[in-house]
Amino acid sequence: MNACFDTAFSALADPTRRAILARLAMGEANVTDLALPFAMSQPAVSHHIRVLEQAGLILRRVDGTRRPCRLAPDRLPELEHWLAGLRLAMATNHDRLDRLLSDELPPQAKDES
Amino acid sequence: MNACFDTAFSALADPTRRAILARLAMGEANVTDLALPFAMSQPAVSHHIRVLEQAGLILRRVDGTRRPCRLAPDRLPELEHWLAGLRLAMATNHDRLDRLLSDELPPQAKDES
DNA sequence: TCTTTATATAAATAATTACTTATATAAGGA
DNA sequence: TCCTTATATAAGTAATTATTTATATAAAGA
Repeated sequence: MNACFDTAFSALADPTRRAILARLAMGEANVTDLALPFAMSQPAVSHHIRVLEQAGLILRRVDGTRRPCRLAPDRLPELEHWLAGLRLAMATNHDRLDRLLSDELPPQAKDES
Repeated sequence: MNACFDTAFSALADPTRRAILARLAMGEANVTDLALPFAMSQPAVSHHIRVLEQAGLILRRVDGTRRPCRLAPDRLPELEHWLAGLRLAMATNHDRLDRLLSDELPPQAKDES
């Protein structure tokens, strides 16, 4: 259930894989296209692509000998949502603390802490 | 420059560390508090905390022998922003492709591909 | 059919990571 | 001062990861 965050964040932790995702954000591309910008062997790129696929970040289809990749639509929003939840909870608590310590409250409210 | 995403996403890839962040979203906590829920040695938790700190996800202060931790305010929005950029580019390109292939366009527009 | 292109798989290796237990440091309280 | 609490550091180890080269598969085109 929660394990998809493990693989997704782990996949995002690698700069080569983030570059691959950035390329795919511009549109579909096959393995050879994706490998071109990198000083890295083809099997290494194929491996990165597999990691991204297993993380649910990309999808592939079959086109003859090609395996065109594209971004998967669902995973990125899930990750964003998780980060946003954390950020909002943090902001809420900071606000609460700020109000608690703030001069804008009457003195007896501050003494309740 | 881009390396902060490496360490931040890598830090987020571990479920123990995400649980620590979720706890810190509720407010400041010291190392012993954070270690309590986990069936894990104290040095292991200290290590996770250090990883989170080096990733810029948390901040610490000194309070006697305690080292209270809290969420760092800046890193989470940066990560969200990166993910959102990818998601928006993907959506833009999907829209473009959809329009290109759509019956809503006049036939000669489709033939231009 | 033969050759080329696109990609995957396998085997080997080096580097990194997540733990453990044991021990050190350093502040707090009796 | 002595004991306890809070945390860090060190050493050791098992598991995982990123990479390479070599080779396999399978479709495309001549």
